[in-house]
Amino acid sequence: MIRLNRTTEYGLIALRHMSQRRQNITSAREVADQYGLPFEITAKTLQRLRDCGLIQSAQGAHGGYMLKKELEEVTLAEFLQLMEGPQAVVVCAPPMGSGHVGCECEYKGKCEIKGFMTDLNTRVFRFLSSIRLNELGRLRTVLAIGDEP
Amino acid sequence: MIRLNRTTEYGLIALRHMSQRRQNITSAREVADQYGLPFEITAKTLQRLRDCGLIQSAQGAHGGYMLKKELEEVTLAEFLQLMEGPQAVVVCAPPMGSGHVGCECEYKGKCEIKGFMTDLNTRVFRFLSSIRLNELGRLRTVLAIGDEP
DNA sequence: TTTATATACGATAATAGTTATCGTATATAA
DNA sequence: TTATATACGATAACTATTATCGTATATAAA
Repeated sequence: MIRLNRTTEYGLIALRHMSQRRQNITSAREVADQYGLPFEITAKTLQRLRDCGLIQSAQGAHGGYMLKKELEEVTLAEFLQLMEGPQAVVVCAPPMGSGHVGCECEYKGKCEIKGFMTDLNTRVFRFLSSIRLNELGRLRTVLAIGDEP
Repeated sequence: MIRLNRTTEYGLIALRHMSQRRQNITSAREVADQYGLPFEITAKTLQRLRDCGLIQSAQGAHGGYMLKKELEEVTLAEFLQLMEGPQAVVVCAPPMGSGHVGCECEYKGKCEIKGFMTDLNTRVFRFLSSIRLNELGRLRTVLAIGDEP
C-alpha cells in the first residue's frame, strides 16, 4: 500500500542533492553517478521535476538543473501529487485534497464503510501535508508528537 | 503511492459488515451481494482474513465466517501488514515495524537521504498504528489532533 | 564550423504486481 | 443424496511501473 514509486524516490534524492549545492548547477549525470542510479531514469526524473516546476533546466554543454522552489514551500502531499498524480487511499474515495467531499462509491446500497474510507483518506492527506521537503535529512530533529524522546 | 489494494479494501468492508452482526455467521455470498462485490474475490478475501486470524470459518451447508478478533485490537498498520505483507515506504528503508533500524540502502556512497527515508517510514508506520479497525464507520468522532473542528 | 556535452521527449519493450477466473476438492446440514 | 458453502491451486487477464532506445535540440568551447 504505502510505497513511493521509483521516480518519486529518485526525485527526493535529487532534490536533496540540489538543496545542498545552491547556486551550483547539477546534471543528471552527476546525480546518477553520486548515488549509483541509472542515468536514463535519473534524467527522466529530473525532467519530471522540471515539468512539476520544482527545478529549472538549462540546455547545452554546461547546462543542467537548479532548484526553483524552496523545498520548505513544498509538502510531501503536494510532491506526491505532482509526481504520481492524484492520490486516493481507496477506490471509493475521491483523491486527497481534491476538494470533493462526495463519495464516488461504486458499492451497492448503503455502504456504511464510505465514511471510514473518506476519513482515512483525509487523515492520510493531512499527515502527508504535515511533512515538508526541507525536512529531508534532518527529520530526526523535528519528529512529531507521539514519538519517543 | 497511497492506495489500499482491492483485497484489503474488500477485507475492511467485510470486517465491518461482520462487526455489525455479531453472533451471526456471514457468508461470502452475503457480503458480495450486499455490497455488489464479485463473489469469487470476496470469497478469496474472506479466506485471506481467516488465514490472518482475524475471522474464523465454518465449512458446510450453514457454514460461513465469524469475527475472531476484536476489531479494536487491530491497528491499520497491523492489518495492512497481514493483508499485503511487510510494508516499506521506500526501497532503501526496512519494512515498517520490522524492528530493523539499519538501512538496506542500495545507493552508492553516503546517501544522506536515508535518514529522511527511514524517518518517513517510521512516521507513516506510527500514523497507521494510531488507527484501529473499530473506528470503521465512526471515524469522524475520533479525528486526531490537527483536524479542524 | 565542428565537437563534446547536456537536456527533451516520444515510443516502446520488459518486468512486476494486481485482479479476475476456472476447476476441483472438501465439509456438512437437511 | 443433494444443496450449499468453504478451500485452494493454477493461471489468465489486466494494469502499472520501470527500463531502454532513438532521435532531436541547445550551447559552450575548440
